[in-house]
Parts: sequence; C-alpha cells; structure tokens
Amino acid sequence: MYSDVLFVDKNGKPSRAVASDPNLELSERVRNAFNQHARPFHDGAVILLENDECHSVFCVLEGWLSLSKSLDEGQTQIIDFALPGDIVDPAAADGITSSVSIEALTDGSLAAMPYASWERMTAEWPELHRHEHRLKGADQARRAERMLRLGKGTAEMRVAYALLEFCIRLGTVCDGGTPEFHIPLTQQQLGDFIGLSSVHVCRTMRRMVRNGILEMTDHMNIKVLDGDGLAQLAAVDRRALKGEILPARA
Amino acid sequence: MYSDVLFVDKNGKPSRAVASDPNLELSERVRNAFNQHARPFHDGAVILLENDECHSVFCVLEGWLSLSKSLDEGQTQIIDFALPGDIVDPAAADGITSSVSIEALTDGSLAAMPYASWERMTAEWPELHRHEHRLKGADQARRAERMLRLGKGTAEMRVAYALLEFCIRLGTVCDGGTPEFHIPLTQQQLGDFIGLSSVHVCRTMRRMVRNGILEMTDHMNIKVLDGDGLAQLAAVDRRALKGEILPARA
DNA sequence: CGGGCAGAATGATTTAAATCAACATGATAC
DNA sequence: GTATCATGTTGATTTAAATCATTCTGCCCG
Repeated sequence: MYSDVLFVDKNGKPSRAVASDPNLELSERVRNAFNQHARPFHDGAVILLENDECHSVFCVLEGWLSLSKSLDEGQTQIIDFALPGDIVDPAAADGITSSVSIEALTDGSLAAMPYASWERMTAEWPELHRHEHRLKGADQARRAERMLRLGKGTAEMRVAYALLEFCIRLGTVCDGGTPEFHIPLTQQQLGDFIGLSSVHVCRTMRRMVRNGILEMTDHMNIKVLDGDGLAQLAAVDRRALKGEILPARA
Repeated sequence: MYSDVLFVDKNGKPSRAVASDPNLELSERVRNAFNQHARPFHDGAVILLENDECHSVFCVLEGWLSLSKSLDEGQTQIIDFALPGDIVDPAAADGITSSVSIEALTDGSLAAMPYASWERMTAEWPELHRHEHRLKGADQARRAERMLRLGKGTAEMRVAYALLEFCIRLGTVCDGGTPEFHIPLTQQQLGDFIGLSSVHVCRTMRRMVRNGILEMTDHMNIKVLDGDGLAQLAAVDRRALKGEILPARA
C-alpha cells in the first residue's frame, strides 16, 4: 500500500524525504508556473513511449518516474529515475523524438511544459536556467557512474552503488547515523536498473544483509547499518559523490 | 601512423568525414569565437582528469577525444567519444567537478571556453544555444542506446551497435553503398567502450568478418559489407537511429 | 475462509564472457 | 638486421551471472 506515498520509514510515517520539497529553493513565481502545468499521474501509468513524439519538458513535482528503453525481445533497461524536483527533457537530437519511455512508479504529479513555454521560462528566469544546468550536471554524473559499473563492476558493486545513489538522492542523512528509506521498486526493476537478473539482485542483497551491511523489511524498506562498508563495496567516496549528483542547495 | 590524421580510406586518402566540417552550419561569428579559444592537442594527451576542477566548455574542432571513468583497480569505462563539432561540458552537479576524464585519441584541436564566455556566447547567439541543445539531445540518445546494450545486450549486439554508431556519426553513407571508415581505437579501447574484454571484441569482430558482415584491414579500417545484417545484430532501425543521434543539419 | 497471484528466496544447472596462455604481426628503436 | 614492444589472434579453462525450477510469503478478492 505504498502506491500513494513516496517514502515511508519503518513505522509507516512519511520520511523527511517527502517532507522537504526539492523545489523549495526556487522562487515562488517559478513554482507557480510549474503548478499551472501540473497534472497528476498514477502508479504504473505510461507517461510517454520511447520513439514517440514529445513536445514538453517535464518537472516531477511528486512521486517517482522511471526512464527506460527496451529491446524487441522485451528486455528493459532503466536508464534513470526521476524524483521530485527533477527535470526531464527526453528529446533526442531531432528535438522531437523521445529517447526513452517514461513510466510512473508511484502516484504523484508532474508539470508538463511545452517547449515554447519552457524556453520562455528559462530565458526569463535565470535562476531556473541555472537550476536546470545543475540538474543536467547531476544527471550526467549519475549516469556516468552507473555506466562505469554497468560495464566494469561486479554485481555487488552495482547494487551497492545503486543503494548509495538512492540514499543520497533521497536526502536521507548518509554520514553518521543509520540512513533508512524506501524505494518503490521490485527486485526485477532494480535489476533492470543495474543490469542484473532479479534472482541475482535478491542473492546479492541477501548477502549484504547477512554481512551486516543492510537491514531489509517489508518490500524494499532499507536500513543502511554500515555506510562505510557499503561505500567500499560500491567503490565510491560518499562525500565526493554527494557533491557530484546532488544539485547544491542555495 | 594514423596519429595525425583523423580518418583515412583504404587508399590512405582523407575520407569525406574529415573533409566536411561539422561546424560549418554555424555562422562565421560563432566559428570565429571558437577559433579564438582554439588550442591543439596530441594523441594520448590528457586534457582533464575525472574529479578535477574544470572551468570551461570544450568544443572539438578536429580529432577524437574519449570521455572515460575508471575504478581504482585500473579498469576503465569509456562513457562517450567526442568528435569534431561536439560540445563537451564535463561538469557535475556542483558546476565545477569533472564527471569524466578527457583524453585525446588522435592529434587535433579544441576550443576551451571559460564558463563565463560560454554563457555570454549562448545568451547572445540563439543559433549556438539551439545547436548546443540538439547536441545534448544526441548525446543523451546515444548514451541511452549504449546503456541499454551494456545492461541487456550480447557481445555481438554491443559491437554491432558501436560500429553503426560510428558509421552514422562519421557521416559515412550508411544506406545503400558500402560505408567504410577508420576508428582510431585499439580493440582494448573498443572493449572499454562497450564493456567487453579485448579478447572478446576480437573474437566477435572476427566472427562478423567470417559471416560476411564486415571487412577489416590494417588496424580498425572497417568496411560494412552488409549494413542490414549489422543493423539486425545491433537491434536498431538505422534510419530512426540516424535521426536520434545526428543533430539535424540546417 | 480458501484460492489465486505477485514478489521474493533459494537450490541446481547452464552459459556467455573473462581470464590465462601462447603465438603472430608489424612498427620502432638501437 | 635484430631486439623490443604494442597489438591482435586463437585455443583452453575458469567464473560470474543467467536461467530454470521450486517453495515461501503476504495480499487482495470473491
């Protein structure tokens, strides 16, 4: 019954990840503009299909989206997730064709801004332009980190990195304390994200639990017991990663 | 002895890929601005290191660059290649830290434009702003296609896709006729690009040669005998891919 | 309440690709 | 000319992960 909340802690209360709005740093006029283009979506909804025409830039206001691509034989790779505050421009080089499919992983809402409006907005509001640029940098850094592990990392490294990435993006305290969060994904979907079979995702996470790195409750309610151990498995410097994939808050 | 030329055909003459300047579609004032920031680089030169500070946007004027990331144990993943006309902004979310290492694969030259200058240029010249946007779309589409195959594709699919991508990016005629081009990469580097060992790259390409899909001469001089076969192995629609990863020429 | 179902856990087997090893080729250096 | 080195080729072996198969769990629904 997580379909209509984003994150819950082990007691079922919304965690601070949902409490803080990542768009808050933006001025009211920008947020108003977003709200004027807002529309709700539901868990499982298909927002856009790969290769379809797309005429808008999206900003996630609430909920999780997945950006994915599939092969004919039905195999899917999740390219990225879009979380609240993220801006998604799926267009390929022609400016029209979407390079990914966009699907809702939870209930939520997004702002769909036609290209013309979007260009006007970014031209008019430098803060929005800067914000978009920072988010693009975060996107690029995140995807490059994942590509590195997709090409060269072990299963353990891929899982560990993905969990750390979630941990950082959700804004859960990740240095000191024991971060705890929920990800609205099945093991199959997590596998589609990091290029592993669901079976192998399961085994790998179980092993981490046995080794005292994690604790898992319900479906994908994750508590990081040993952050340093996890970072070591992921082969990342947590502090540096945070700077690279989290747009600096004003 | 390919270190100082970009592409040569089987006779050693420069191919049309080097003959046509991808920046030609830009106005003279933009090209002049690029030329004012131009500086040469040499095969093997390290332009920038992952995690270093970076204060410029780069535009490749001539030659090939690789954008890569490495694990501590020395394993490298090439995230993308930058070819003449490509714009590279390596900054992560903080706007300063580079998310990739940049190295020269051939001799060539690039324009390094400090962020301040770059922002002035894009603000002043809408054509440049549009051009940058198209290139970002191409980038995104390309990387997503590769991620899909990195996560879900066989060795054969990865190699075939990479070759098709080169074929399209180099602007060699890819429908009808037999495209032919040179890539300034070792099998090791090609493997680092598509997440395979050099040995497996070798075997896979040999098999393609045996099956009459390709012909290879010298080091990485490639002739595509059966473009349709190659596209089928890569699981792509060549026409569609072209639209997605090639910025439309005016 | 029991049946049906999606997701998860876990053992057994297969397979694609890595690794190891040996050798070939061509370029450069001495 | 010969030594050296990087690259490519090919065979043999190992290994990480996929696949197949079964059982378990909690959940929704008639």
